[in-house]
This record gives sequence, C-alpha cells and structure tokens, in this order.
Amino acid sequence: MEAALCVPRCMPDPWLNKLSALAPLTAEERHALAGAATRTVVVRAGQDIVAEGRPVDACHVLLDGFAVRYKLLPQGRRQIVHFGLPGDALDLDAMITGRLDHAVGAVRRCHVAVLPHGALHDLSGRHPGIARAFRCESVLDSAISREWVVNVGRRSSYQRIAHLLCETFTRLRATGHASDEGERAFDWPLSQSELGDATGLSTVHVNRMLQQLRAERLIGPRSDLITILDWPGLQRAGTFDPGYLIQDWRQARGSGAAESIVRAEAPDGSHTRRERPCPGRVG
Amino acid sequence: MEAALCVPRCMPDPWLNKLSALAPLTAEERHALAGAATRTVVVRAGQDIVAEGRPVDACHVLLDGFAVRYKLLPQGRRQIVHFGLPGDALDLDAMITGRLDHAVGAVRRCHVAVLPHGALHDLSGRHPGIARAFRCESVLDSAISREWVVNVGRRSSYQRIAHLLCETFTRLRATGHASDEGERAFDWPLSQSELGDATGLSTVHVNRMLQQLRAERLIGPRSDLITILDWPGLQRAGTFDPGYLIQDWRQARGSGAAESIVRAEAPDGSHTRRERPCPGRVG
DNA sequence: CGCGACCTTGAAGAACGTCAATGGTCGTGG
DNA sequence: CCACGACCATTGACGTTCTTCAAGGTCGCG
Repeated sequence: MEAALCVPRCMPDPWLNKLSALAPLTAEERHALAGAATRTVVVRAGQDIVAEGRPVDACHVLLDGFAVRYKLLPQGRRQIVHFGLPGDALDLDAMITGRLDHAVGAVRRCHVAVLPHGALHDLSGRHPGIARAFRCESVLDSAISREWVVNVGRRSSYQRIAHLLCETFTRLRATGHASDEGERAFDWPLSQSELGDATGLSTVHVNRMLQQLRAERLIGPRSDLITILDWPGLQRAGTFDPGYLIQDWRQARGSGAAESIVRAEAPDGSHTRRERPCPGRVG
Repeated sequence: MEAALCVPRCMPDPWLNKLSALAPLTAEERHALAGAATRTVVVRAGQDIVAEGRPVDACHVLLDGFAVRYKLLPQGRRQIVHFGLPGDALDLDAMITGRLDHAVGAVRRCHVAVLPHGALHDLSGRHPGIARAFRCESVLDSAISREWVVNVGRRSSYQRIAHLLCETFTRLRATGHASDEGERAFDWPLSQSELGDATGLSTVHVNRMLQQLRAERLIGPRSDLITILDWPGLQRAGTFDPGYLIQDWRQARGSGAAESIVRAEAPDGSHTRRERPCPGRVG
C-alpha cells in the first residue's frame, strides 16, 4: 500500500492492450490477467532483466522502458535478437521451457511486471481467449525474428539500419509510444554500439550510415530521439514492408487482403533457380 | 483406395513423434491428430508448398524431403529463414494468422500431409496436450530463428556454414534422419547457391568455405551428402552449442541443468558496455 | 550433340571491420 | 570551482572479408 506511487503503472495494462489487439479478450479475462501480476520491479539501465540459462518461474512484461534480447558469443561479441518495447512480454517462451536460451537486458531504466508461470498456466487452461492471445504474441515475435534474419542476411548496412528504424517506429506507433501527428518521432535509448549489435555491424560503420541517413534528410540529427523527416523515403531506404507486422488477423483472414503494401512478386508460385539473378547484398 | 501406395506414409507419424518428444501426448491425442490429416501431397523439387501471402486454411507437415521457408527481396535476392525437416510442421503459425509472411519451398521432392485448420483448432481446444504440443513446436522454431539471427549477424562465413551444418545434423539426428553410429552423415539436397541464401553469402564464397572445411577434413568431399569426419572439430569451427535445441524441457525444468555444453559466461548478470571489447565478426 | 544446372577458379573491386586518435558530455569527487 | 574518468560520437587511415564479374569444367538429360 505504501509503494503504490513508486512506478507509473502497477498493472500490466500496456500488455493487455497489446494482447487485446491481437486476439479478443473478455473483460473477465483482462481482469484475471491483471490479477496475475504479483509485483513490479524497476531495472536499472545496463542490468539484466533475465539472465541467460537461469531457470525462470515467471513472465516479465515490460511496462515502460526499452529492453533487448541478446546472445553472447566468444570473445565478448554480442548479437541482439529482439527489441522489447512497452507492452511486450519479454520471455513468454520460458513459460514452456522454464529457462531462456538468451538474456534479456534493460537498455534504459525499465519497469517490469512479474507474472508467475503457475498463475498464467492456470489462466491459460481456463480461458481459451488467453491461451490464444499468448500464441498470438508468440507468432508475432516469430514473424519479427524471421525478418531480422532477412535484415542481417541480405540487406546492406544502410538498408539494415533504415529497416530497423522503420520496424521500431511501426511497433511503437501501434501501442501509442511514438508521436505520429505532424512529426514522427520516438525516444531512442540505444548507443551506436548497441545498434551495431542489433544489425551485425561495427560501431564505426553504424556511425557512418547514420550520418548518411541524416545527410539525406531521412531522419533528424539527434541521437537520443529518432525524428523521421521523410517516412516514405526511410521506408524505401530500408525496403521496409510492414506486412509481417500486421496484427489484424481476424480481419485479414476473412477478407481478400489489401493490407500489404508492396507484395508484387512472382504470382506463379515457383522459385526455380535459373530465374533468380544472383544472391548477395546490394548497397 | 487406389492411391494408398503412392507415398511411403499417409499418416503424419514423423510429426507425432516429434511432438511427443516435446510434450507428452496420450494415445488418444496421437490418434486424433493422425485422423486430422485429410490427404498427402507430393511436391516436386523447386516448387512452392505454400506461397507467400496467400490465405492458408490447412497446416502442412513434412513427412519426407527437405523444405525451406524463405522471403524474396527486390532484385531477385532471397533469404532462407528456416529449414523444414521431416517431422516438422511447415506453417504452424498460419493456424493463427490465416496466411504466411513468407513462402515455403521444396528443395527436393517432398511428401506433405495436409491437416485443415478447423480440425486442428477443434483438437487443440479439446485436448490440452495437443495445444501444449503446438506451442512447444512454436517455441522451438523461435529458438532456432533467434540462433539464425546470431549466425548471419555475428559469425564469419566459415563459422556460419559450419554452424548451420551442425544444427542441421543435430536436428536430423534427433528424429533418426541422420546416421550416427560410426560415420555421421546426412543427405544434403541444397545447392551452394541455396546454402548461400540460408547464410547470407554469395555462391562463390560458399564454395570456397566448403572447400576449406573439406581441406581441414571436417566434412567429406561429396556435395549431395554431408559426412562429418570430425564432429568436435566442426562444432568448434562453427562455435556450435546445442543448448538452444534441447527439447527435454520437462527434465530441464526440474533439475539444475547439466545439458548445455559451453555456458560459462559472466555469472554476475550484467552486460554493462565497458566490459565488452568490440563488436564485429572474427574470421 | 546441345543445353541447362551446378561446381570451380581467378582477378578486381566494393563493403565493411579494425586501429587509433580526437573531442564532447556528464557525473563524481576534490 | 575545477579535475578527472567513463561513455559516447566522430573521423581518418588501412586492411580484410566478401561480392561481383567472367570464364571454364562436369554431369545429366532431351
């Protein structure tokens, strides 16, 4: 009762809103999920929210802040594999596995709701809507993960950074964490070194590509706030197609689909080898 | 009745075996799942099993063959984001979304069981074990996907190829599709161009790295069959740690965990920046 | 025999990493 | 108040990795 003021929200409302957008939740289900949160913790910037490999017995939901899922490699190298944004469950998979194959770190001060697995399993068994919502969030994470493979695998450094900015802006906007009227902008707590860890690039090269994006007036000059000066231009620069982030599956399933933007590839349903020119990145 | 002989198996047994290894399935659940398969189709090498973006109303389970999930980029470039091996559900996510954000192609002739979403949703709602098994397979796919991000993001070309071979062998061995006594070997239907699409490399460079792996006597000389001559050596070459593929979650959850191999990173639970040397790949 | 798909090789160049140094900002302690 | 150190952004020079381009070789198949 005395600690009710120390954090902006003690209920996992951002998460409930995200889940509701993915799958319909009844008022009862929302209330039950909110009641599963036993506590809220504040994690300092640079600290781990979940350590790699350690057993986990609760889900962590990001209420506020910026988190990354990352894996460490020999010789101190690191690859960030996912951005955790407000409203995201950071370790939903651990409900199944009981541990994570990667770590979750706080890029800046994070407010995290803790929801024990036991309670979530109970709810998931009793409420089909909740079980479905969990699977929806999992599916969305998978789609993002696949796109990250494409990003680091087949895009130039310039495209990679532009694409990641487009993706992050789109995700933040969906939950109301990016301003969208007039000037598009969002807080950016990542250092250039961390952005390199997310894109598979060196710090120096990240710096040069950011300068190029700024020189072309696609983004603003500040490093702690991404201002998108030319949204269509930035999407072009990153060859960004938000189709994989679309969450209106209920609508998309029934209708004939008009939600994707570019989607104009070979309509014949074949990928025989002789038709493709050659692999490799294009600068 | 007349087509019963045309395919080796008409029941999705390899999939049931995989699911059973992930989560306990009762005999009744196995039987119910097997009954959900309405037909088996044979897809020729080079053809798509599921086209990108098209509505899907059934799950496709690979009984035999080798499939890839891939995304196309402008100018004919391609990134393969997943290998579909016998026993894998190729498009489980589409149960939720009703469509795929990527295509699924047959690398060589594939036998595919078709299980309509309606029936799977029914079973998933009636049998908690089935619902859990679906989520388990999803979680495993996610873990693999994250490791692919690491692979293309932070490993050298040589390491990437070695790692992918290690992963594929480990997955095939788990389902009995790779020989393990005496000589370790498995069928390899991918061309060097396709291997480049999976690792984010050019065909030419894939060729040179494969030659290096062969010259170092880590793998055999044949291009249609990977023979692992030095399994510890190949794991070292790819910095391969199978921890993310471990499927014994029921055991792993309770015990203190001794299943991982390397797992000897910073035990302090912090990743403050000044401690890491520098990002980037190492050859 | 000719064609297409694939593997292989060489040479040249672009993209990106590494090394090293500079300056800026901020918080801390004297 | 200033000095100091940590972290970060930035810049230049240089080296490596990887791509691109081009050509030749093998094999299976019509």
